[in-house]
Amino acid sequence: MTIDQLDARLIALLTREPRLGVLECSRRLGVARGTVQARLDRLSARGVITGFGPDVSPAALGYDVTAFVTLQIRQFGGHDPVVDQLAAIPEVLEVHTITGGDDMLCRVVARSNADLQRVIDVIVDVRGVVRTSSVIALDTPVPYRVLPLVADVPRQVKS
Amino acid sequence: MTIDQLDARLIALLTREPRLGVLECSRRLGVARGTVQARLDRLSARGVITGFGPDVSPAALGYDVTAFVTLQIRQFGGHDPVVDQLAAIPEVLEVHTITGGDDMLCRVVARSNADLQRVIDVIVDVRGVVRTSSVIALDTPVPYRVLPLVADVPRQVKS
DNA sequence: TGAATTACTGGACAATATGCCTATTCAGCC
DNA sequence: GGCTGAATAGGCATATTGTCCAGTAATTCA
Repeated sequence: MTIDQLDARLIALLTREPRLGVLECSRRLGVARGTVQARLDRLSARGVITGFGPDVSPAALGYDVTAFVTLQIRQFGGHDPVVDQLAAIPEVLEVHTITGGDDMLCRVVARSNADLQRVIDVIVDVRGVVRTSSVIALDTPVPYRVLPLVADVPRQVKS
Repeated sequence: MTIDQLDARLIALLTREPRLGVLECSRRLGVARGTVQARLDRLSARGVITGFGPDVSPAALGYDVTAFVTLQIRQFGGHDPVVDQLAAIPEVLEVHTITGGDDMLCRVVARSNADLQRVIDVIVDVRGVVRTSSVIALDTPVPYRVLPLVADVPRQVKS
């Protein structure tokens, strides 16, 4: 899976100004409209672009506290039942299974530190969870981004 | 900051089918077009919706390995210079400063385990970084999502 | 209670974008 | 040389956008 410079420029453009239409993109990039259309279709079909969902800020909704919670789970019973229960908690935004001493890593949000305690209590109550450990994200100097990765394409191209 | 049911339904709709236009949204939601337009403007203005960027999958680009790297940094010198250097690494997708024994948590991606070693080496070379510790995300049973949080709005509404 | 403010509706308009099509050119490749 | 995939430039009917407006609830406030 590799993308070329035009793909990269298209993604970068749409990242900067996401509500642009196909026609406007083609003008900005200096290519034909059909090309942009074809590129977008191809990128979506290949799974490079998975969607154009609205990016919602939990903070703007009052969820000011972000934390990472690692879990140890009971050895028997497997991961799945635990995952299902975690997935049912709205404040759990993301769950990974991980290497190392712990078994899972969750990103959670809460309305305050006190609220975080409540959320953690809910997680601890999940059947199969043996132990949890949390760190609070005080600040996020680099918010999630993929652009540099995309912009890095030149390296993958022969030219 | 609170949103009402219509906002929540609108966000949910756009999350499911992101390329819908304003007109189509208004039809689906059974409200006037102007209402949808006004709601979207308001949600954007309030920062609840921060954008409609294309969601790019690092995995589809060949970055199959995701890891979380925690850093301890030198006490003097501050966080900023370290953050700047980390931000310059494309494979570093996210950086948080955190509570606990470590100082920062980074999400990084790489093309393989061997490539991850390379990326970690780059991070270790960052001036100010004293020590790192990594865990690899083996699987992501719950990918990042905000929808449940948004759908939870009923709780915030008097009705 | 009455007045003011705000949000939603339903409609209009010109300007623009979309989806879909075709013919042609250009590049790399067996 | 002949093939294929990709890009271009253009055309066309339809749908959508941005931007107005007037009328109508619903809320807030004095």
